[in-house]
Amino acid sequence: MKKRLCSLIGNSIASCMKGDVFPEAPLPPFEVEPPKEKAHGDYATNAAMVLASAVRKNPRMIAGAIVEHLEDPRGWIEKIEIAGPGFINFFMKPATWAELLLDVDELGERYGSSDMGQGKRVQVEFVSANPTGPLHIGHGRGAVVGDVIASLLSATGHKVSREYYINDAGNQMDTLGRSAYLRYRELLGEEIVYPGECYQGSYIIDLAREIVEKRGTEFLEKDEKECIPFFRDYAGSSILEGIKEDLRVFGIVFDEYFNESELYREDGVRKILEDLEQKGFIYREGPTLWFRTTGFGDEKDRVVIRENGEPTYFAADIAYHLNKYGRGFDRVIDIWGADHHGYIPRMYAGIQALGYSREALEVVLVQLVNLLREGKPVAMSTRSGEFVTLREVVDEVGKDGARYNFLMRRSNSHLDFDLEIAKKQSNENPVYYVQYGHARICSILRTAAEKGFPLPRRGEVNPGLLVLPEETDIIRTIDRFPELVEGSVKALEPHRIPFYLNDLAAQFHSYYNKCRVISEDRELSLARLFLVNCVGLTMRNALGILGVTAPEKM
RNA sequence: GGGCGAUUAGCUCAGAUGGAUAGAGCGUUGGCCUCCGGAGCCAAAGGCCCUGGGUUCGAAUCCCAGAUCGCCUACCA
Repeated sequence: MKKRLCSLIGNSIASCMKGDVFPEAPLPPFEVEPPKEKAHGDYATNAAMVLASAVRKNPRMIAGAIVEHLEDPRGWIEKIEIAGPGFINFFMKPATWAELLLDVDELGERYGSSDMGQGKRVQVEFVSANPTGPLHIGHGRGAVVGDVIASLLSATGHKVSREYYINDAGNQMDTLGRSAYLRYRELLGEEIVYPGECYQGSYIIDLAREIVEKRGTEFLEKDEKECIPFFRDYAGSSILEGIKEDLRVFGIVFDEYFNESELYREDGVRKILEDLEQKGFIYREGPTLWFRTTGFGDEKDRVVIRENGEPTYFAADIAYHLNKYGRGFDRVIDIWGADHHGYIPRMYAGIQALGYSREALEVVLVQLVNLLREGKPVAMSTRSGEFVTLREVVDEVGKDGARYNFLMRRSNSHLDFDLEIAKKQSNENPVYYVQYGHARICSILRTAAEKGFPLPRRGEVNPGLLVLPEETDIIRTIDRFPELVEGSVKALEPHRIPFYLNDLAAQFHSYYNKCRVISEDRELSLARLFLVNCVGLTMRNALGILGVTAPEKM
């Protein structure tokens, strides 16, 4: 609808300029938005006001001219008013709104999708937790945000790859191996002083027990150094498999798992550093190599090769991002925990030194999660290994509840996740409100079919009968869904979708309580069934983007 | 000390590129099916949008300063 109006207004302004009503001027961007106040019509534009300074005329006079020259060949508009400092308010005919449903119905599950991205290739990297322990609740939020951003991108015509980066090269993997090794010996009766820097979680003991069962005591006779690689690889791959399984249960499947160790093949990292050194971005200080990130606005330079000769994670990250661009992505999006925000400037510096623009990397920060139970914080400490795993949460509250709750806040703000509320099957839990609406719609359609009202098709329905204000309101909400998806993608803000769903569900529930869909009036019943089906369809599409199910019964 | 983010109803939070009288959920209070699903609906109460300046036709939104809170500030991973 908005697009239709924009073109009418644009044409009118053009004919005003040609007709010398006001001088030719470059058309500044103007808004056509639904005003908050209903008395101001379905849409309002500030076109006259933004034109005022350009053509040096009074905004109200310009508005008058625009209205006078506006042509409406299809008769969409009921009336137009000029208000306030120069707003033009448009009142559409109810039937104009209702006709939009025909398009919605025809698009079906494609409604809300677009080709905005024009097939651009986008990589979204998220989670990327080290395989040294199971995913915990904090990873869950980043996982869903990344997954839904990826879904939004693919709904808008991007070609998306979901990638998980595995830090499998650092010495924390050796620590993992050593942890399992020590627990192994402990299980076999040795007195062990378990070091604080080793992983504390009980899952290490479980892994050690598995190894005891499979391999017996064979490692007791060998030297620790000989044993570590086995324990490291066994624990690492076993934990990674667990992570993949937890993600799958959570509804997340990656296209690509990228191993950090690949970057080191054929001395890849070192070659990149040499190249950067030649270009003057890197300098030496004894055995240490420093990256001059301050040249790109970072607050201090960063080490890439440590005094002991080992590269830092930053060095690997530079190589990794170069690798990403080398794979031909048009856009690269990283989802990071907010505790990494200090890395942003140096990462920007890194890619700029590599010759890419700052815009080539988009970083979405996801704030940490406060896990609560009945309003009280759940104690968590990674050090002691006492954390609540993602799997536990998903098992307790369900995939839908967990995903929806993670998505209800802007990524950038802290999130309280209350286990008891997320588990409640009541109005306190927002996901049920929406799902219930969808189930209710399905129920109406079932009942209607039983009573001899099959879902009408295009051509069998007269949308002109949908003239109640409540009906037009719902159609308005349905109509803005595609813009909402686009806006959500542009801003990389998935939380807008749950808010939208809540609005849509509220309008539907209210309508349901006020008006009967199925009545004696066959024509009207068919029209309303058609409307209600469009609501359900929009809900399904929106929930689909969120990876939350749209149940037909609850 | 420096950097980043936050600050909007009792609580948790929305308010995209500045727009007309500030929004939702929860909680509180009071109502609503002989009926297509009451996991729902309706109504009421509840606000110095942290403070002070500035920018302009117009500011919760943009700029500057300050206050409070959180996070970051490793040759850790």
